[in-house]
Amino acid sequence: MPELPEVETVRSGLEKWVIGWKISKVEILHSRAIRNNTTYDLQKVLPGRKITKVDRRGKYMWLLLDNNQALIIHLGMSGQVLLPNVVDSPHKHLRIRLSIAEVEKEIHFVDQRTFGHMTLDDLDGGIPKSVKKIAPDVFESEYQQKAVVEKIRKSNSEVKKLLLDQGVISGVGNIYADEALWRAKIHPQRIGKELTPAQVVKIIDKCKEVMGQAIAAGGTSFDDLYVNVNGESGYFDRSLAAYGQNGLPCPRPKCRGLITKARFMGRYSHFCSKCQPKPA
DNA sequence: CACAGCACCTGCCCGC
DNA sequence: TGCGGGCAGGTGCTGT
Repeated sequence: MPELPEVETVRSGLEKWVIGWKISKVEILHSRAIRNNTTYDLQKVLPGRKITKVDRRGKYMWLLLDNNQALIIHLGMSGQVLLPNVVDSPHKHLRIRLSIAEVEKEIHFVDQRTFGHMTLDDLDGGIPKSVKKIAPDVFESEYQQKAVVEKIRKSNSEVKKLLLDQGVISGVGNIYADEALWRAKIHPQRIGKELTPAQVVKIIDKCKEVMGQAIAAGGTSFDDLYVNVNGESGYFDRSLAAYGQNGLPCPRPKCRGLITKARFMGRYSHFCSKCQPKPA
């Protein structure tokens, strides 16, 4: 569920609190909450480690530790990182608890559907090894626009599939792909190699634009499955033009088209029937 | 290789 | 009121 803007909202919220915190204890309350490590691994390594930085690429974020390893956090569809009042009773779907005895705080990983996880990983050039397989996101200095445009323009795949491919450009999910394509007036099923360079650049610029605006709004919350580290919702849902707007008129002035919801690639897309013309 | 389909989960909402 | 089906912001595996 959370895409780059929601993950960034969590990352920046964490950063304000946890830098310098020393983990004293880790409890794994659900076996699916960790991947590629064991409870033993985490309990052996984490106690005594200080958090030195909170970093992110696309939808992956990680706590950088003072032993030069990273504790990766992926929110999946329903993951949350909360910094609760320790006296309150914990959330029903609490999966991992990190205790910080020195400041009497806890970092809670909460996840209803258990598609999210944490993983302890080694770094390679400042990025966790398992995160290196995804492409940089549009906000990173490592991001190479030219390479992304080339990849899309060489592909026989539908442009929306390419936007969702974290190996092409990371951080974009179903909401912001639909929003960017609406802003660029490109139908999601247009084929990558049939787009002009200017069209591809426009789509990517719109991805960056819409995600930047969503970060400023604290992300998109349809319900309490996405909240920041203080448990508060974001309000970008008010600014959505296409996603979830099926049946409503296209918000573009004088367009008079209807926002349509259609299923392909195993999921739904939302687009304007008029200003995002279907490929031939 | 690309790609479709489905699996992984829980909970909510809708129609009957 | 209850049950079954469909749906949800993501990822990754399988078989063709």
